[in-house]
Amino acid sequence: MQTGKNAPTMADVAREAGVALGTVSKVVNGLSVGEAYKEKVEKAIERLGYQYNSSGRALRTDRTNIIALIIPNTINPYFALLVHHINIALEKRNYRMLLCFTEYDRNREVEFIQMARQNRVDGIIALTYNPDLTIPEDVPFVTIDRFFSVSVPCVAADNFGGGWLAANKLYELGCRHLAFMRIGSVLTNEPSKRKEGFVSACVELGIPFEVIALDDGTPLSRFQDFLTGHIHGGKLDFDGIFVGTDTLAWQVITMLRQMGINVPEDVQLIGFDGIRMFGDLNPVVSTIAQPVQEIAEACVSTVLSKHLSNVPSLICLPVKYIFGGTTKA
Amino acid sequence: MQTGKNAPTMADVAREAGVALGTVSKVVNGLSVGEAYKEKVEKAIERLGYQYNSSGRALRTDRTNIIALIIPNTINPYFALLVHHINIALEKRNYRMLLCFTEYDRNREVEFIQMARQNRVDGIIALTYNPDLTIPEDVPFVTIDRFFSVSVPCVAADNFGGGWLAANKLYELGCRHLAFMRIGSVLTNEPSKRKEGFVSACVELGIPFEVIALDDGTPLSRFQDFLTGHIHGGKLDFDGIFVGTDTLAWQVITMLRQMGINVPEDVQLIGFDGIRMFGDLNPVVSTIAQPVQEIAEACVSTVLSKHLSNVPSLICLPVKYIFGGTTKA
DNA sequence: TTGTATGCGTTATCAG
DNA sequence: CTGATAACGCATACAA
Repeated sequence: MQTGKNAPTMADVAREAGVALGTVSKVVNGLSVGEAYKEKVEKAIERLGYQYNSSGRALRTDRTNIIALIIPNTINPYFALLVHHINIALEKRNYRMLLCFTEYDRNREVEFIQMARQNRVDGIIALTYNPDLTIPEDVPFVTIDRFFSVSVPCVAADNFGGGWLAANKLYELGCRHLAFMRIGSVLTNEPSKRKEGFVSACVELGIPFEVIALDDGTPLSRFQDFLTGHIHGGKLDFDGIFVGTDTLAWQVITMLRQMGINVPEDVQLIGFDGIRMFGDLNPVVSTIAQPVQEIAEACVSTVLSKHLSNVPSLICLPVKYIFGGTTKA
Repeated sequence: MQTGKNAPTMADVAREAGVALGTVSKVVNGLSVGEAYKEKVEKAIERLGYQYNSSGRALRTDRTNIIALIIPNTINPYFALLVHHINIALEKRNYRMLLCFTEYDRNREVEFIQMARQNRVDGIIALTYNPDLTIPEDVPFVTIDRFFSVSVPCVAADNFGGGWLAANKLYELGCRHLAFMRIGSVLTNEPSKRKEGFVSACVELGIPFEVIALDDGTPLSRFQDFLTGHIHGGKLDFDGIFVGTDTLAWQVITMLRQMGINVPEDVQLIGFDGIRMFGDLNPVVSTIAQPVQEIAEACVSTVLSKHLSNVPSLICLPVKYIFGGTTKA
């Protein structure tokens, strides 16, 4: 029962069982073998505690059954959820996950792609921000939330629809003057469309709205300034806010509380993502929830699909509104 | 620039550079080679876009530079944080992480260990609950929060000290009648000592205390019953609660609110773990924080240490109290 | 059906 | 210091 330095090999098993090496291989891989042989081999495997060596197998077959997932981190609850569901989808198909955290670092994004190729992973799923990222063409590659080209499938929630839904929901709940707040990468990606959907809906509805979109790294106090700048006569100008992410929504709520403005009485608020407290308790805020499980499934089934060529280049999945206490019921 | 089906090999590079295969290997591995040769090889590598094949290397060297991390999930923010820091510690040492989520499933725990061995990982770090888990002896193995035997190093926070600190802190903040609440696996592991530390401190301090410890799977309503059962004259019997985890602490607070009991005015509350909102914002509750980064470092440096034999069998790291709004300042 | 032999890409040994 | 060659563990084409 050794695996470390000198683990038993198929040759050892063959010797122990008194059969040929090829026969052992067949048994291990479930190919048809005479019943008596099969039994002998299985006994020998059991006795020696044989485990196949995946390096040897990979070298021979050019397949590793490993998919690399490149993502900023697992600290952000939305990413944590995504990692979770992608892992489930992979496990179901007997694939392993090689996890790479970029921490939003452009160099790491590049290095991890290189590393994944060195490890001959069978595919890469990536959520990245590097504007100059080059997608290798020789390994199945699927992106999340960011469209590169028609030859690189991108999976994303319906961000435009989500922004539109948020505005309409707020309107439906009685709001007549809205605001959109977000902070994020300067990069134009799928989540950028949240704002477009929101604006489009406001125009459609014919209601006034404000927009503040800060670049990553801007101090949050700018939001504070924005809010205080929109107080007249002790009252906030708007009665509904759509915030780019649940995380930011939470921070905005904290600001509002400190300013003595009540949520949802004075102003209703909708976030985006669908984060839950501790991953599985109640929603943190009222929100437009991403279909994380479907996104994960789409990523995995796409990256593993044999013929990447006839796969859609943009897979856009529906979002839905979820009540989380920051809107009127 | 191919990696997929027929990526360039060292042989290709050698041919392209007009040198021998062995020379290429030396250049790739940074061994000393004549300057002219080195240059020729590097040029050829550049031209062909050569990436070494880690399966070939692993087969030859018996090292993969991969560590398997076995953990329930990444949804729980504490686990997410742990995964995060372990990954950082591994990356610093040029190791990759093969992440295995068990979802608290005993069979998965066993299967993942087997899988890790098939992949010939250089070590395993595991946070498990299976009472019958067999630790393989041929691969460096480090456990978190659970002691198996002196030959299997275990890394954990000072759980006993944490329980003791919680009780003392509550006392210091004016509490004179405490309670301890927890829910968790029936398994006796390091976190079990939180209660022991707490009880020991209460006895030392000479103050009355209650304890409710539920097995995993028990409905949370039992806590509700416990709390209502301890209300007399509209007032809770105790003025300080120590809860086994921050997650549960949050749920207890929700119950208390619904019962019209104010935190921290009527009852102060301390959790355990040190979870922050969205991973990096404010603490969720006042808490005994685990030194996650130190735990991660200890796991990695231990699992990678050449001579596992002379490593301590239990590495116990200090915790600290952090204010999070559920105690008096 | 079972057995044998070859090569996957790499590193390490050893002779030049 | 360089170059040829064997071996790592496995799957498979081919021969028996």
